[in-house]
Amino acid sequence: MSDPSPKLDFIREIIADDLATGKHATTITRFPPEPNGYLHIGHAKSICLNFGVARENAASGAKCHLRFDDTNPEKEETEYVESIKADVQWLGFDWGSDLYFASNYFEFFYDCAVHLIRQGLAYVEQQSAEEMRLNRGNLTTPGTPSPFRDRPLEENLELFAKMRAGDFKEGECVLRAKIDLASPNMNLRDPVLYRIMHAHHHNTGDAWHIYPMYDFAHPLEDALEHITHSLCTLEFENHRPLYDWVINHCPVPSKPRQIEFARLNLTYTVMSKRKLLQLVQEGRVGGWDDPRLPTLSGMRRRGYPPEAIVHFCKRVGITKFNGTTDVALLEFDIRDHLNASAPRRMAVLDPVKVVLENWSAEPLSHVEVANHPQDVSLGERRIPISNEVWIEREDFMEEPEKKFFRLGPDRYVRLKGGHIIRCTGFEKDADGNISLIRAEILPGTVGADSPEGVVCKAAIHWADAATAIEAEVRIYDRLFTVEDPDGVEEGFLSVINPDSLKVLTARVEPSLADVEPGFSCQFDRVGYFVADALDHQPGSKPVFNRTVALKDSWVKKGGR
RNA sequence: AGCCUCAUAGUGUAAUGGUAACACCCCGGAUUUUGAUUCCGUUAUUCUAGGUUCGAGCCCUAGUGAGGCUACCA
Repeated sequence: MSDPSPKLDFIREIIADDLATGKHATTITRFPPEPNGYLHIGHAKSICLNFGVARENAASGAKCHLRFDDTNPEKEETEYVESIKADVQWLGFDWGSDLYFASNYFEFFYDCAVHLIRQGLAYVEQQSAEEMRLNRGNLTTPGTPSPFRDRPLEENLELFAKMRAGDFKEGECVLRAKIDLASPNMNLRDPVLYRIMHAHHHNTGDAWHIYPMYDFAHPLEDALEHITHSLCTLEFENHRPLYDWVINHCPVPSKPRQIEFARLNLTYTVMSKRKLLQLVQEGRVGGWDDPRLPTLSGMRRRGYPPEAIVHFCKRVGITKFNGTTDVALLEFDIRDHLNASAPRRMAVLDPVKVVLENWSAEPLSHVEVANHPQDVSLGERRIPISNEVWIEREDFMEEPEKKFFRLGPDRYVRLKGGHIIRCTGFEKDADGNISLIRAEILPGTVGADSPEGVVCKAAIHWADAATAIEAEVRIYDRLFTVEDPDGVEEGFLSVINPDSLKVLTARVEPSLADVEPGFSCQFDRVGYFVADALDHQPGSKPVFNRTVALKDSWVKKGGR
């Protein structure tokens, strides 16, 4: 596995600079999700950046905080908090003792707001949301001042205290910063700092009736935690002036710097939390951990190795360019990791029976097969075999094409790990489908090259008919049929691929009967599979999810 | 329309102002008891126009294109 370029991205360069010049003795970053949904592959990029920077600068005492940005009680739940913690750990990162909740800073935020009021930099607004919108102006025309903008200081203090006490109904008033109604940056046109919400908060319960807005709370959270570099995505670029304004006008213990980078976009992948939530709520998928979802829990269940995801994030890099990465890049890293680590097993997904008519010529009770074609340290295993085996239907052609190397009438093929066999005949059912294949073994060909005059160019996988067990195998395809379902604003549900999940009953070798959930392996020429942790019922059929298909250009070329 | 940001093969990223490169994808070939892996090879790149400079992907100006901003979401 090749390591990504050792070259520093622009953010790491800034951090290295700040360390070199002594601006900071160390660096403290933070990963600040709002607990309003499950984490997805896009978050992985941010996690790898923030925790990665901390890990790389560990020598200077760098660290990365996990902070839940829970300032909006209407959308946040404890279930999400727990899933987020699990996902960060799954990726291999550790926040140590630095686990924080923005909601624990509510009192401090309140004090800062009072401070701003006393400085004449904030006022209680009593226009409606609609009026505020109208008076904010638009992209080209400045806003007009609120009639409450120059409310006396004492009155602001009194009103704000009442807001906190719960004396107002939701929407009745808000606290606004007094900045610049003519600013070309809309975020600076007296942004709202606090709104009234009589909602139950997952952490603070019913203690508060006012909740701070992101733009007010986030810089304060960072400053309070002595974050040196606050890394966020590009859409917050226009918020940086406001971020700095808050830092510069509130009594904070440190001055963090916000730096923006491009979020991850993947082809055929929905990253919008709103849309993922919709898919879950409408039952279009099995849940947040549905293996077709790009959530980290979905990928875990699908068998994506966390190391491969981390490697992918490094390879994609950090820039300010807003592009769309081909999922093929991700899938390559998954295959790359699995190819090296996954043991091989045999499974037949679409079975047709082969009767070995001269089995008595050299009968075997089992064969020895390597668990990995390159890595001998993974050892071998014994697989039972007898005179009847299942092979893949596509491994036989009644009238073989020019580039078809497998079985056909009077042709030779090797049963992987076993004999070379020759097809001596076949039977069809009423529908004209092959129902049985007859063949003979070539004695002396186990573990040996093909004899003179025998053309055997392929080895196929098989399952012993006498001992094979049945397993449920789930083949996942892309959930969406267009490259950018996120771009399909209103009709994104219409591009769901109805064939995104196929469930098959496969015949697999007995060693797969009792594997641990999470066990991943490669089924020869079919792809990588993982034993499902959720649907794995002891004593019943094992369930395997296909992680990713093998790279099979020959199939695309019409090779079968 | 105003402001902010960005622009390098099909995709994602590199390149102290000094020969434009790496990975993925695609295609071709060799090896292979997985049509996988591995190995070798092919195609293809600096948005446009000016300027500074001995020399510009990099610096400057303009244009074009893309993304973001007019939430009591984050």
